[in-house]
Amino acid sequence: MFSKACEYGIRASIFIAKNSYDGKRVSPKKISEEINSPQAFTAKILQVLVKHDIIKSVKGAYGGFEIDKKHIATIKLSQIVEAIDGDNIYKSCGLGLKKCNDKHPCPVHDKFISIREGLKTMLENTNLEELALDIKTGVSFLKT
Amino acid sequence: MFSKACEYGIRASIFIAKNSYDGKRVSPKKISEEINSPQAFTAKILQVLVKHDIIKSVKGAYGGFEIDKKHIATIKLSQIVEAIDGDNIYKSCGLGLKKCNDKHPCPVHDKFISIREGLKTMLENTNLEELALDIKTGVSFLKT
DNA sequence: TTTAAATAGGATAAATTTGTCCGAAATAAA
DNA sequence: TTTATTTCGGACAAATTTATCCTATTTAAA
Ligand code: FES
Ligand code: FES
Repeated sequence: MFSKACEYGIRASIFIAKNSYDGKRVSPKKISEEINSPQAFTAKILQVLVKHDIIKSVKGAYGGFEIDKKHIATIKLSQIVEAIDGDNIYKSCGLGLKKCNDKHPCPVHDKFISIREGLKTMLENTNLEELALDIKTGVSFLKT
Repeated sequence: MFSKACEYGIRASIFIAKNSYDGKRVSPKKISEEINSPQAFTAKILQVLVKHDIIKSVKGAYGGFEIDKKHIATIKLSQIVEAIDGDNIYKSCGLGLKKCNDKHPCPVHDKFISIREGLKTMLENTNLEELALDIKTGVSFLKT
């Protein structure tokens, strides 16, 4: 469904959000340990999220990654997915035709569109706050 | 969503089904032309579908690929996807955790499950006959 | 039986995604 | 100002997916 990069990016964002509530910055090392992902690769993905203003990085000693507390509830899953995987998942044809087009549909167009819209709606209506909160309360998990 | 291999496999199956209604066998060359896919790669995928008894191949002169007419309406999209991409799309965690598990859910588990089940249901309730018919009547298309 | 036409299958190559390594740049504290 | 710590960024490497090529095998017709 999503690329590995995107999976790591979402899990990392949730972990950063959780720690930001506690006023803690986190390093790529800590992040990759806690979400069980390859460290250097995860660091690359964090840079993408920084470029897209989804997370904030602070360089130098005592630095790390964080998210403005006030910002957390406004970040939607769809923003993270789009930053990393682009908008293919929202726009591309389920059977790989060059364009997904009402006027020139593939055989599964109608049925696929409804699944795709469901996914889109879900991602657009899910924000980092609720996800981070579930981690905090032990309702859900970021690894194994 | 699906791999390229799977996209080609579905499009090829639909094209074979359409021709089988007309009593025509088709070659990998013809198939790849009509669905706009790389020929040799498509041929490989056809072999997988043959191994899974989804399509039938006839070797030698006047051979080609076909599907028993009576069989066409019974072949579900889910079978093709599972033959080529496996059951990952039905079973794996949206955030890449090793196992998707009610007792140890990732933060998007509940929301993701409902999307995934929707997709599964769609694939299980779509058969080759309806798709091939839409191609025959010009309602939908297999390329560009 | 020979021949032509077709799928089967292995080896290999190209492209993309995933992942690693290391030095440069930035920053806070000593 | 120096030093220790940290992110940034480029080059590189490994793994996977996508794609090609060539030969073997099968089969029907001549
Ligand atoms: S054309 Fe294939 S999903 Fe729209
Ligand atoms: S555990 Fe992630 S989708 Fe079920």
